[in-house]
Parts: sequence; structure tokens; C-alpha cells
Amino acid sequence: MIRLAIVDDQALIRAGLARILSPADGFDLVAEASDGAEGVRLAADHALDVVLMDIRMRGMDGIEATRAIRGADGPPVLILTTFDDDETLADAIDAGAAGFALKESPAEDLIRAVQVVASGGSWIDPLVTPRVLASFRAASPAADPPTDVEELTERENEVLRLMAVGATNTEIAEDLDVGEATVKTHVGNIFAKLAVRDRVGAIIWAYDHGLAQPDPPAG
Amino acid sequence: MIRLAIVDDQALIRAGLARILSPADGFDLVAEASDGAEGVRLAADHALDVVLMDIRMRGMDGIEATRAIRGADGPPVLILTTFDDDETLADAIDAGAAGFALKESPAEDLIRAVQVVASGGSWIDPLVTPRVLASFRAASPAADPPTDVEELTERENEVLRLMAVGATNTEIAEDLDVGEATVKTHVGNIFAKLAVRDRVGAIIWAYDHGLAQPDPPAG
DNA sequence: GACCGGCTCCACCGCCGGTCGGAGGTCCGG
DNA sequence: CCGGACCTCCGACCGGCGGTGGAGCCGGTC
Repeated sequence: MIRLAIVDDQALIRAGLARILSPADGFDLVAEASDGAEGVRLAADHALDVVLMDIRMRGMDGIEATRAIRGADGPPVLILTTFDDDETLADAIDAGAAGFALKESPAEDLIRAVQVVASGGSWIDPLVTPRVLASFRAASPAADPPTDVEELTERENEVLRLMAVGATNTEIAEDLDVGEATVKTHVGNIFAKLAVRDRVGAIIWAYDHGLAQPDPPAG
Repeated sequence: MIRLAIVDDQALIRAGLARILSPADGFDLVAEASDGAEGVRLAADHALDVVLMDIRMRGMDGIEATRAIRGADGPPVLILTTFDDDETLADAIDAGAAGFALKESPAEDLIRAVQVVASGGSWIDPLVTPRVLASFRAASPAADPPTDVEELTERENEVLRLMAVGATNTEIAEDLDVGEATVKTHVGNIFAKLAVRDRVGAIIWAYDHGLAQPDPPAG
């Protein structure tokens, strides 16, 4: 039997979930709460396998409650929400949620989600999965190659790239086989276009805009 | 009915899948292939809703085949494999796979996976999900908080942090309420400890070592 | 007490970075 | 053909940066 609690401020939702997660499928609904703070207490008082947590609630919301439960070494939390924007997903994961399910999903998905999370796994609703995959892909070794900055000319992009790896004006001049005066001109134009005051600002700009990417050393 | 093809070089696996994905559940197995190249032909010749693709195969492997099918605007591909290391997952996603399922998963998960992918969705096996989530979290706004650099003193860490946001020595001095001479001393010590030659090098070092993190602007 | 590391400050100096005003070249499009 | 964008270069100026070589104060350790 999977011991679970439901935290949602709408009684109707709780009732519906209670029906879907029936004892016949191995679920044991041991407690209910209507706001986050109460949910945190439930998680502490009962030995639960999983908590179903709504996000939008009066008082302490589901994200905060999840953080509190995880911080207290509580049971895994399955976030159950109506809205599936990236930010709430990121918040949920950051708060330590083990799963993210949508209310619009079919009952069998929810059942599977609760089972997976209760047994220590993770769950992402299939409807949300594409975006998570996209993110994973972006973070995977084959990341976006640095692209040129539109508002800069080709030459200025070259100069900025060299600046971003720590080259001095003299070195840039040697690298590009032009005079240092030329480099200074380009550098000055770059500052104006990027609205920064010095090369330090330009480098920070480059990192913030993905033109330069951190290159963490082994270890 | 979901029209599907199975690409796997082991006949036994194909037979097992054919049993699990029975017509009773709405599946219509219209073709089978035993290597990647043949799978690509199948995808082109039959109007399929989904292709189940093994990775390890003689000749053209499942990743290449997936890339070929996606490149030709073919049906969505559900990768089905025994091994679940991060690299093959990343490869599969990069090749354009719509789903990633493990052979060790229960039959009902596979059924759901095929349904989800056939209807245009994405699927990640619950066993793989935790690592994908970890990656998503790492890429999400609330990343690991910057930690102090061990080899630097507390004060030097403060100075480096301010340098990394573009502050000049004078500004750092004002911020920390000390003399500019003091800041210069700290800055010099930082250079020596990080083995960089100037503040530009220090900033790049900070980004590479996670002390400073890119702060991409909206848009 | 002696020692050391960290934090604070000072003076001096050379150099690189950054700004300004100007100038010549190409190439492209109106 | 002329204007404009881009790339190239020059000289001069200045300020911040970085290096050197000091100094004193504090807290902890040996």
C-alpha cells in the first residue's frame, strides 16, 4: 500500500483525487490538507510515501511547502498543478519536488506518477516533457555554438571574442594582423554598441549573452 | 489504431514487443526491420505513427537511423534501449528522438510511451527522469549558489565577486569601505593565487569556476 | 614572547586601456 | 555619382591598473 496525503485548497479536487487513487490500486489516503502549512505538518506527523501538492494555495503555497518538507527530510512530493509554464516547473524542481503532474492529464498517468514518485523515482508529465527535453539538449555537450552578435560588425565580433578570452589590445592586433590603433577603434565601438564602459563590462556582457561560455576545468 | 514499426536486430525482442503492443490496445504493427537502414526505408514507405528503435544494431545504428528519419520528416521515433547512460540519452535527443524508453521497464510504461509519442508527445522513461531533471535544474535560473574559492581569503573572495560584476578598484573600495590601496593589495594577491595576469583573467577565471554565473537578459 | 597570516594603508612608477579628432581605403546601394 | 557603412590607421592625452617595497595592527599558534 502506498501511503499518501493530498494538499489542495479545493475540496472538490481532493475528492476527485481520492476516487482516482483508490485502495483497489494500492493507495492509502491517510490525510488531507487545504494549505501549504498544514501540508508540512501532515508530512511531519504521518509516515507517508508521497505527498500530492497543489501549487496555488492561500497562505503558504505549494512551492514553499515542498521546500519545507524536503528540508525536513520528509516524503517525496509530487506537484500537481493546472498550469505548466516553465517558471513554475523550474521552481518546483528547485524546491525539490520529485514529480510534476498536470491536472489535465488522464487518470492512468496520475496513478503511474504517484506510483513512480512513491517508490523513490521522478515523474514529469508527458505534456511538459518536450520542454524539459529541449532544455536537456541545450545543456548537453552539443550546446549552442556561440553566434555572432547582430548589432556588431563581423570584425567587432572577432575582437569581442578575443577580448572574452583575455587577450590584450596588443595581442588582438597581432592575432588579427592589424595595428593596435585599429583594435582600439573596434574596442571603443564595441563598448558604445554594448553600452558598457570598459573591456571588463564587455566580457561580462559576452558571458551573459552566450557569446562566451564558461569552460570549467576538470575537477 | 496506432500504426507502428519495430526496428531491432534481435527477433526475440521484436516478437516480445509485438505481443505487448497488441491490436487489443489499439496498436497496428505494420512492419519490422532488423537494422537501421532498413528501418529508415520502412519509415519512408509506410505511413507510420511511430517507430520503435533499438540503438545497438549492426550496420547503421539507431541514432543514425533516427537522425535520417527525422531529417526526412518521418514519423516520431521512440528509442528503446537496454542501457541508459547519459551520453546515449543525449545522443538520442540530439538525433531528434521523441522518446527514450528502457527495456527493463514494465509493459504498461512501454504502452503509454508508444501512445504518447504516436500522438506527437515526448516520453522519458521514469528511470531516466531523475537525471534529466537534475540537468534541467542545473540549467534553470536558480542554479547552485556561488561558493567561496578555497585558496582565497574571505576578503579576497568579496573583492573577486565585485570584480566579476565589473566594479573598478575605486568602486570596490567604496563598497567595502576601505582604501583603494587596500583593494589593490587584495586584487594583486588574487591575481597571484589564481595565476592570472590581470582583472580580465580573474573574471574569466570566476566564470569558468562557477563563482560568477552568466545572467542572460530577458529575450 | 615570537611568529605568521590576514587586513589595512602609503608612495612611486610604468604601462595598458580608453577617448578624441582626424584621415584614407573599399564596397554597396540609392 | 554620392553617401554611408565598414575597416584601417595616426597622434596625443589621461586615468586607472598593476607592480614594488614598504608599514602597522590584530588574532591565533608554536
